[in-house]
Amino acid sequence: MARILITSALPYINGIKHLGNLVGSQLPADLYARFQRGRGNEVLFLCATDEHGTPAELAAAKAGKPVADYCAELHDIQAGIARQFGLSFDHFGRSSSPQNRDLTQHLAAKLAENGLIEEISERQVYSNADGRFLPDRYIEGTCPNCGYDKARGDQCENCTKQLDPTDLIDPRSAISGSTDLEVRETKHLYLRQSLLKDDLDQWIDSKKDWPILTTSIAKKWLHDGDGLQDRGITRDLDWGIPVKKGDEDWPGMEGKVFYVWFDAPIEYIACAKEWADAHGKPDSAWERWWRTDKGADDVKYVQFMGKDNVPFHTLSFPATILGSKEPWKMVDHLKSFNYLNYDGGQFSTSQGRGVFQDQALEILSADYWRWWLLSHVPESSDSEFTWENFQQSVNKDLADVLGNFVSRITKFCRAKFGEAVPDGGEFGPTEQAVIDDLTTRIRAYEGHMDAMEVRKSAQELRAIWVIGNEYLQSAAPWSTFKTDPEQAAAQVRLALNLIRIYAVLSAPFIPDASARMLEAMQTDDDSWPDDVAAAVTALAPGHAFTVPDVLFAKITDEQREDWQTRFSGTRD
RNA sequence: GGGCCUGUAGCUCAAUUGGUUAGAGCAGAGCGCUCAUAACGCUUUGGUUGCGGGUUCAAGUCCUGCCGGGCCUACCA
Repeated sequence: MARILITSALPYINGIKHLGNLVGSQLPADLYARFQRGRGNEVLFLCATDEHGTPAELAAAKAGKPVADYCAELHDIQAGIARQFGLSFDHFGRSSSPQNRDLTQHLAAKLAENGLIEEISERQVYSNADGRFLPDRYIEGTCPNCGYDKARGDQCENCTKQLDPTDLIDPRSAISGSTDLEVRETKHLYLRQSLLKDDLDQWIDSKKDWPILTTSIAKKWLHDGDGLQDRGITRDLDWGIPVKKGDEDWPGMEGKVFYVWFDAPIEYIACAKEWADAHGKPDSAWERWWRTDKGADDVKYVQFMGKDNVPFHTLSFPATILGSKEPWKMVDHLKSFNYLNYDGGQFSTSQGRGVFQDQALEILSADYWRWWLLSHVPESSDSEFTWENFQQSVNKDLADVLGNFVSRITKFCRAKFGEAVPDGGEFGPTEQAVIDDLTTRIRAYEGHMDAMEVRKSAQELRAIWVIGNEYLQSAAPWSTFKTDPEQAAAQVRLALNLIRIYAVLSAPFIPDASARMLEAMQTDDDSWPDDVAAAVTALAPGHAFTVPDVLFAKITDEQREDWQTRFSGTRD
């Protein structure tokens, strides 16, 4: 039995996420986790909220709440939504956890011990009115290049010129609008990842099967200009993990916190400890997933994320791990995704554009979204959500091909034989052909799922559903029943068994419907169809079942138009 | 500006890494079936692979130049 560690990129805490956030990391990670569990492998699937940083502080301030309270509240909301989407995390942690604080401080101490931390004094913009240092992009002003009056301190969005905040004419705080700004001297810790450039380069080179999107971004950062740059890993903020060297104070760093991108990936590890602690397990329980000296040697570690996260996962975090010189597990496969667009533009949290996760669940249950999003996941390039496409795909695939199959065969059986798997007759060449066809496709499905080829997996699964309808059409039990009821019984028996098989195979995509199918068939047997010939006889003659309610109601034109209108504007 | 990705049927995507006649699903057309959520099955229309050059026995695939879409560019995360 293989052991697979799976992490999804951590959703940021500052609000409810839209569908784009879901499709780019959590949902495919869940698909993979469910599949691997279904195959009988041991899985630890972790995710958490990413809670530190300036945007969290600002969002809390806007909500009029202490930042810790705000984060706790939003964490619970996000956890609830994740549960409703069926995201099967073994633990959904928090980057603000004590476990992460301890580990982050510990790793910083190790990095310092190994000569990989440098203290650098720099000058940053301080806003007296806001009482805080301002990150570059929170300073607005007039672009010295093009005259655009809403240029940000890092870059002018109008002329794309990269800027330094001090370049701006009439700079002001993007938070309060205050012009009472000054440049102050402040000291920060830098991670000297440039010293690890060659190690990282070799490590990336050894990953031949990673998506080109992943490696090309990493390579760019490694080789662009002067190569990999050192990175500041501390900030002048109140909210975050206090800068300490392990348990000890870090002289000169009082009142500062670690940079959110330093502690967020460390939460992947700390989250495993949160999981163990929450279940009263000893440290060895999580260390066997993360410490190669404590049993994690044979673990396969897979990360899922959107493309914007790639540099931190291919460079910064590995630099932290390598630099600690401790035997932490490194990622084996890094699956990255492009973006999902909404009806001709981008989903945007800040602009409130698109469909948000809570709204999505208000109008339809998780399986509809899971199926569409996964079968259209932006794997090779950005993809686009449109209501027409959503309606068409969902109606055709889920309602017509799968749902109607379940409906037609259970109802036919009930009418002709009653609500139990009928006895009599034998499988012939037609049935053998179905078994062969299924075997070929199931093996292909497994291959695509193992390779995390999400779209291809969805296509293959759909083709597997189609086999059921093809079989009924060619076997035509409604005809054979008139002349040879025994033969019809065998045909129905096979078709009813397909429902159980479909439930098992489809569970990673549509877990709710899958559970309802098993429930209707009144079976707990969710064993994977390794041997298809055996699997089509799992439900034996006499086994009682019930006709389920419609698995997937169709989306009507009226609904689609209604939603189209409702979600055409923005949300505040 | 620099780097990377991308452009294939009306739509969403494939194409075993240079190898027969570029394939699926949806949408369209026709036929069949009547168990079923007016569902299902079969057949079928539809392509100058963004455009122009080049390399090769052979190019959707490699090179080059244009055109379009997108991402990243290190202090948002």
